Amino acid sequence: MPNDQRVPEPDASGGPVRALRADAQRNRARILEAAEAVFAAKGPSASTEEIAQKAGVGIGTVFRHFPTKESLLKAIMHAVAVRLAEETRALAAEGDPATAFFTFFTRTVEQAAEKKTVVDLLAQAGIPVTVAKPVLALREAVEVLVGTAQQAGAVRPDVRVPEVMALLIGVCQASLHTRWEPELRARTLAIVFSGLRPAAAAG
Amino acid sequence: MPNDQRVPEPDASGGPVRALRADAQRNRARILEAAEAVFAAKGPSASTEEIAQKAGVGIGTVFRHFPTKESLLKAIMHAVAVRLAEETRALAAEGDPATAFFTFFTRTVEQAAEKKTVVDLLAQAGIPVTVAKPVLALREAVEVLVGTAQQAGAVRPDVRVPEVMALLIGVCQASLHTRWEPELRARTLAIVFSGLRPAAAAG
DNA sequence: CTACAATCGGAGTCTCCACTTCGGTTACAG
DNA sequence: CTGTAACCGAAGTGGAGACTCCGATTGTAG
Repeated sequence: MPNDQRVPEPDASGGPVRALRADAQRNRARILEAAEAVFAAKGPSASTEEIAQKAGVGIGTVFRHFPTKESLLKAIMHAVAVRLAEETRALAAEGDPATAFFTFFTRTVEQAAEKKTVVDLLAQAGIPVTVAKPVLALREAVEVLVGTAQQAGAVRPDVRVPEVMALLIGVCQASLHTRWEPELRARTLAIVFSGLRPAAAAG
Repeated sequence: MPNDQRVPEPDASGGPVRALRADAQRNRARILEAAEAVFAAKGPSASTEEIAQKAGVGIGTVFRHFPTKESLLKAIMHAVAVRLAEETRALAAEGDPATAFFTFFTRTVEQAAEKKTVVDLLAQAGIPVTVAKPVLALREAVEVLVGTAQQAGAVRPDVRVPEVMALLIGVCQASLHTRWEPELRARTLAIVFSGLRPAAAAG
């Protein structure tokens, strides 16, 4: 049992029920950091022991903070989703909407090429059933990005968000599986972008 | 030891060293059939026991015929690659080269949507290091298909085979991960195809 | 400083799965 | 029909990994 039950509503409002001891906070942060790196490199199948070792703690400590490997993974995915959603919103807010969209697409693929967590996250975002808040936020940010790019005439008006997500997931996964050289990535993206742009600007 | 060592060159020339007993042949065929189905449905991580059960034999029998799970998987992948390569060649031989290419692309994605083995195979085919004969044959068939489609003016001349493979793998993997409705698949393919076609025909 | 409760850590448990072993069974030659 | 080599199959082995337990340790309130 990670937290005792002396206080009601274990973690509803946002913070820990009772401030963690200083060393516990430190360890929790180390674990999260290590897990993010390991999951990014090896995917969800990475062993908990490897994470514990990289964090410099015992395996028992990991399971004290996160009762399940899956709960740890979920925490990481949550963080990644929040960061991606923020980046996306920032991109939508600044400058030319036309380039914002294509920059987003390119950047995401670049990130995915080295972080399996990003790919897995996008795969979740592609499934309409998902309810997790940060994933939804990411989807909404993408919707805005696509919408404004369409209004600016940079993306065909008949393209819908699901197709964009599908293409994004596809290119990300392909770039992860086959270790792409940067040039192949650029050439492939060029083809996809050409398909997304209105016919007049497709050449 | 699957075969005794009385005869030289265990399996160099192509057939079994000594004809298998009738029941052994029957079981071998059942195992291959079951493995193809199970691997297609659950991917390479499916357990050997499940395959044995589906084939109606004991697990020992599976390991007699295929000393390793990986060797069984390799046999299946080999078969899938041969079939795909044949289909591709047949498509290249018949009719209009323009539609042949796009038909190939569409069909492959449709297959991949329900068979994980196809996706894994394509991922292998996308890595230039691969040396396995049937995979190479598949790649060559695709090269022919792309080349003739380009000569017919149906595909941009500056597109290269690696990009096509990358796109194919990407769309296949995306369609496997997110369970696509047929319409989403069609719309996504339309975007990719539009990017592959010359600008004049892109609209 | 001291007491004690929170925390640590790693040995131990449990489950799953690839692979092996070997006594029982069966196809097939003679 | 009969002997036997080939074959079958299920219990057994070993290892990996998720998760637990509990004595040792340590932060911190008073």
